[in-house]
Amino acid sequence: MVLAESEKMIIKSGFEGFSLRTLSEKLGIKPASLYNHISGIDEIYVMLAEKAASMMRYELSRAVEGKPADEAFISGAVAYREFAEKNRQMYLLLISERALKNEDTAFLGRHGFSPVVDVIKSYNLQREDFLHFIRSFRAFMHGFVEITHNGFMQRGPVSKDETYLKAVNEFLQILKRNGGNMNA
Amino acid sequence: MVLAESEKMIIKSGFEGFSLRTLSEKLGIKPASLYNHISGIDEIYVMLAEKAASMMRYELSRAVEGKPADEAFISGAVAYREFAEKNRQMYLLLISERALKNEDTAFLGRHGFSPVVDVIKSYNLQREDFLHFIRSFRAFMHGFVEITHNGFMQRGPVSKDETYLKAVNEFLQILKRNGGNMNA
DNA sequence: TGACAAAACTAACGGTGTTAGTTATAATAC
DNA sequence: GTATTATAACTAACACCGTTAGTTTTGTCA
Repeated sequence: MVLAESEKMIIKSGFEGFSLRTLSEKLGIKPASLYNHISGIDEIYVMLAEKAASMMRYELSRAVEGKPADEAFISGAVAYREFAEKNRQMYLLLISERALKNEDTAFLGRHGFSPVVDVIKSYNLQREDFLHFIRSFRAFMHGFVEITHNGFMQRGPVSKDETYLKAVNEFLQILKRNGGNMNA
Repeated sequence: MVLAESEKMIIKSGFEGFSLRTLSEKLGIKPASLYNHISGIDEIYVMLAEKAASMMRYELSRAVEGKPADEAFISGAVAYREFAEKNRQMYLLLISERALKNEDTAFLGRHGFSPVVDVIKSYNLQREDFLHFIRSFRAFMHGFVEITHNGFMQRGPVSKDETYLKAVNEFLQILKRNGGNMNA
């Protein structure tokens, strides 16, 4: 109940108005009573971050499954951004330092992201090229989400979506160029 | 004095231990006395963010000036990442929501980033291609800095620096491919 | 020296997470 | 059905946070 209500509040109003005070009020108990269910506010953040990773993993899987590689790659990239924007608060938990003070942030991120990784693996890059590619691509996607969220890319005759799709396609070209798929 | 001491504290120990309490202690005055010099803690963050933008702009200018375009592009990209890592706290001010609640974050970011923008302009892309490129490239660089900072890219036989240089070079190829420079 | 502005002070408010110690409630065992 | 025990609520307090109002000290300039 504590976790469900926390998620509800955070999704609805963000982290601004969320505190153990406001949470306990919503639950009809006193703040101190929360400590019968949780070890502290950080536990809430960590558990929600884990849920966020699962959600993202699910969305990316759905976007990718049953599609040929190129299509899956693009679809996965689009789904990543869509997840981040439609679930801004959950995505924040996944990347901000709120939940990740003592946790293995890389692990959570990797878990949620893995469906796209699998698609990229199917291109059979050399191990080193694969690492370079996955790092760069993930950096781009995350950076794009963050930068667009802060009012960047508002002006100008081209939309963010166009930019995103175009860039994803460039990454795809690099992937295909370096891949060993077509020689097999 | 207030601003200088704030910067010193934040650079030394991050935002964790920084507060009007600790700041006033360092200055040998009471917290309330700070309000004779500043309107609140947000003003400190905003002013430091402005300084961060100037610093970044200076570093990028220095990295770029007097170099041929290709070299300047790579040098600028490297300088961006170096600035972000060597001045983590200042970079955070520039992109986090700490200083940017009511400010035009895009403006500050653009100001610091503009030397690299100028280099990219010199390739004479079409206006739309230019927008696509600058957005994607900035997203990549920012994302890379953020992702590497959280323990990503630790494992594996290739270093982050290799990955970064390789990706920057790929962007450069795209830039040259789309550019009208060589036809002039 | 008197006037005035600048910068310090005290005291308080409402907010945050958290802890210790205590009481009520619910479930289990005899 | 009563005694035991774990669960989950409570009150009270602590240490921190930014901020405000009102007051006093400090310094400067005429």
